[in-house]
Amino acid sequence: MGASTETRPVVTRFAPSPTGFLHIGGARTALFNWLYARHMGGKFLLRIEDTDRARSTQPAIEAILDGMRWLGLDWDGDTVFQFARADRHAEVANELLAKGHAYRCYATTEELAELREQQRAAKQPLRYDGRWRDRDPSEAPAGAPFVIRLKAPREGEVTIEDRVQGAVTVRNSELDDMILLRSDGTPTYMLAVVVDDHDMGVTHVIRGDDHLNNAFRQLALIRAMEWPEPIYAHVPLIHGADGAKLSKRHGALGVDAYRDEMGLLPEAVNNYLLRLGWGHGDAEIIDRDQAVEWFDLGGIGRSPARFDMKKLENLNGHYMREADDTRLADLAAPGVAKAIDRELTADEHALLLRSVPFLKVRAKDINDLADGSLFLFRARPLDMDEKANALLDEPGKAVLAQARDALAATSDWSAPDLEAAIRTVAESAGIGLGKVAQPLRAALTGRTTSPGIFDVLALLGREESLARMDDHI
RNA sequence: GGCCCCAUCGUCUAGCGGUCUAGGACGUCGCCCUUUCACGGCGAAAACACGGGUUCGAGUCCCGUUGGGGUCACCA
Repeated sequence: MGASTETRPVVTRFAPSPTGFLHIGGARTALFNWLYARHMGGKFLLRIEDTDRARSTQPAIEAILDGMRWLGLDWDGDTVFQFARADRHAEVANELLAKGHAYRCYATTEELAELREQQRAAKQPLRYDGRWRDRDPSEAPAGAPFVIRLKAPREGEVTIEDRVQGAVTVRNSELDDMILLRSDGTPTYMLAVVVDDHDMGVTHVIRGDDHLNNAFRQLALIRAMEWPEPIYAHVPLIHGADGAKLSKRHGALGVDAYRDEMGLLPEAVNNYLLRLGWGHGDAEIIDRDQAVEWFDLGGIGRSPARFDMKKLENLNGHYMREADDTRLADLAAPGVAKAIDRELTADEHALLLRSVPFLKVRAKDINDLADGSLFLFRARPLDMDEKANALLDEPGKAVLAQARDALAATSDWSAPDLEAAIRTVAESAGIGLGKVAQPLRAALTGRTTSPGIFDVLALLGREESLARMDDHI
């Protein structure tokens, strides 16, 4: 079993159920599967577990695929839709029935609820008692609905050599006979995953450790079918900053929110997710190629990790600085357009692009970048924020006037010339450069923080710069 | 509650019996650089949950306690 699986080409899969967006935990599971497949030169498959017809939606499917593409987690082959394979699932259930590894159970939902209630009251473990396990089919109520249950072993124990959790053993007496086929003939998740993983040739099942308990039941099914056993790797779940299970409050948002609302870069999200629960020595900044080269299951930690937005932001800032200017300008443009309530002209877009080198070093995300560029596109007279206004008091205006004249006299409106002119103003007035630069910055941008003042001047151009200064003199 | 898993700075982690007076990163706090904000540089505070073992020697192995987490559906 283990040996033969070990030597087969690696096939991993990501199998989300389309009942909502691709959340951050799912994204990490997908990333680990992708990374392991690429590292091993194997295949990474995608299967949509849409057997729950009531909760599965098309928008959710779109959101998941969209999120995967954004993160660059390309999958091999066609996307498999589980619901379309219902007939095959039923076929396996019936095969199990024929072989005596499964049986029909006629217990009603109410009957089962009552059983659970009794067990709860008696402080007994909650599980199906196997009341139809050994009954003769002739005792079945004619025409009554039934489910098909797996006839799981009741004696002994099962040990899974999990690549993350290590050896985990559970007694078979702890497990009950799970339902394979519902009374309406549709397959349950337990049956569907096992059949699909087998048919798709999945060799490594890497998933959240909320599935660890399921692995034992699934193994019973695999053994009943005498199929090769996959290698399991159950990854600890991601927790919120407060240590509780990640919920909507913490950041279990769709990855689209990380992109659209937080303005993060996919390479930063990938790097962060990789380091969350996985490490390679002291390495922190790990790009895609490096990750593929280094990734291993053994490096995954066994304890749940807390989600830390601050670290993600820091990482994003790093990737912002490294990112291509054209790409950043394109990403920031929509946000700028929204803020100024109109589309950017071609010239303005070019201006935005020219400003990116100065803006990106001080932006931790795309929102910061867009926000920082706004002064370039706002109409005169500029709205001034409080601190900027305070800089333009009488003394400030006097300095601004001197600066204006010195600037107006420059022959070449370039950063070096502009700097020389302003430094001369400061020196002749016997004041520090900051005393000149700050009022100037206020007049030019309406704020107290911005890229270097000479770069701002150069970006704005002679006419616009002088006009903005004149607005305050 | 039964079963399963986990436990190093606030957070993510390095550590796979001796090189640990426990390393890195984020965050925090100083200082430097400096026209602002960032970036960058330097430095500081900050952890092996507790108790027993095993061993010449334990953060590293074993047991227990405590504390977290997961799971117990005709959901996935």
